[in-house]
Amino acid sequence: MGTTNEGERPPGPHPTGAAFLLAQLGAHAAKLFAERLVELDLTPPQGGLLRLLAGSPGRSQRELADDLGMPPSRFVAFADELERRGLIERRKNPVDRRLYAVHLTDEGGKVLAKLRKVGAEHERRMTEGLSEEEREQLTGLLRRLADRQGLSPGVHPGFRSVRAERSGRAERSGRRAGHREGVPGDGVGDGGSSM
Amino acid sequence: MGTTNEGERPPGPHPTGAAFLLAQLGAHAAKLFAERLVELDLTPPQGGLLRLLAGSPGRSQRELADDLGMPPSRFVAFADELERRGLIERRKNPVDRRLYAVHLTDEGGKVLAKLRKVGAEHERRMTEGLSEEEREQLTGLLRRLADRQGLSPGVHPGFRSVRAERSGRAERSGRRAGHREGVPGDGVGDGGSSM
DNA sequence: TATTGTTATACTCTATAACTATA
DNA sequence: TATAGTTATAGAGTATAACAATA
Repeated sequence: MGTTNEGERPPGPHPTGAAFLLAQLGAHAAKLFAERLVELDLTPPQGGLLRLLAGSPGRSQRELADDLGMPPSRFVAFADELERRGLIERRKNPVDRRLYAVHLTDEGGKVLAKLRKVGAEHERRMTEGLSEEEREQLTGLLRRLADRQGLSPGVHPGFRSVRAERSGRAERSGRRAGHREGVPGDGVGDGGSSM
Repeated sequence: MGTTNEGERPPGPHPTGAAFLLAQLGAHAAKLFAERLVELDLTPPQGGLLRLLAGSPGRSQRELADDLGMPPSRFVAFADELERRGLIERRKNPVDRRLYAVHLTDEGGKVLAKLRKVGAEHERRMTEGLSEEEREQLTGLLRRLADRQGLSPGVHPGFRSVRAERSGRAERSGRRAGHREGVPGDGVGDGGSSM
């Protein structure tokens, strides 16, 4: 095995398996997406919250924090920022006055629309070089793997290192039995809670 | 709509594109691999260094730090730990005495061998559910994407976090202990399955 | 003067644990 | 007593920059 070491590239044989490629491409995709989000002045978790609110408005901060994988204490400043920017709003729940109902504002809806556009572009950018058939082939295989690995759709534990100058991160996931809230008008281009 | 939904699964439509799946599966793969590495008392970057050293021994700390994507200042404590555990060693470069030549020790080679075994298992674990043909298909597609995205093989930037659980630091004094002249011949081939 | 290895400092980010107000 | 939201504190981890030795 030639272990000559001249250039800057990491020399020697490299891992080439699917697992490594997945990790590499996944980190790349997350990083690229985070960079695109900067245009909207959003971090991945922030984008994730907007998407979440579009899917099911009016939930409590604790629930949302759980979905985003952050402690409730951290969610406060997180939501403060977005509320200050007029993208979301807190409404007091009249029934249980301990709870807030978090909603998307009109402005938040506009930003979300842009977010989806960015997500769609990101999807194309990541799969460029593949034919339509190959793209479907790939997506199918990935979906099977994700299912096999028990990854629930919609949210994934975030990569860190996505320093888009603004803070924000997500990790950990608390899953429970499934039950969804069908809310119309949510196409969702792309963008996980933290991708 | 019911504000309080009992189910915790994020409601509403979810992103299903290849980009999202890549990020999700990539994070999952990295996390799973990191968990396996705990058995060897290694973090992903530590494993990465061992693999790097097997591929091309004797390089300078700066070079290695660059490959691992960490600032040279951080590499110092990073290497200190592995040297303390006897997995790597620093040898002074007689030609340019500013440089260290970092090498794998025999013990480090043994750990690397285990690391590769873990990597191979991880590869199987991540691709289970696919036929041999599908696995090759997937790997081929991923490799094309990685190439298209300009990702150089061997190292990826997803490294970070992953605490080393036990940290015996707080050594203010310089370590300046004797540098043992190591033995040449790190006969560790490479399989390259260490993410 | 430039570069390697190193140390020291400052800063960012985070979770943990109180504290309040409701229930 | 338990829970949602909040605040405050402390700790981990990081990069930045300064420094000494060598080129």
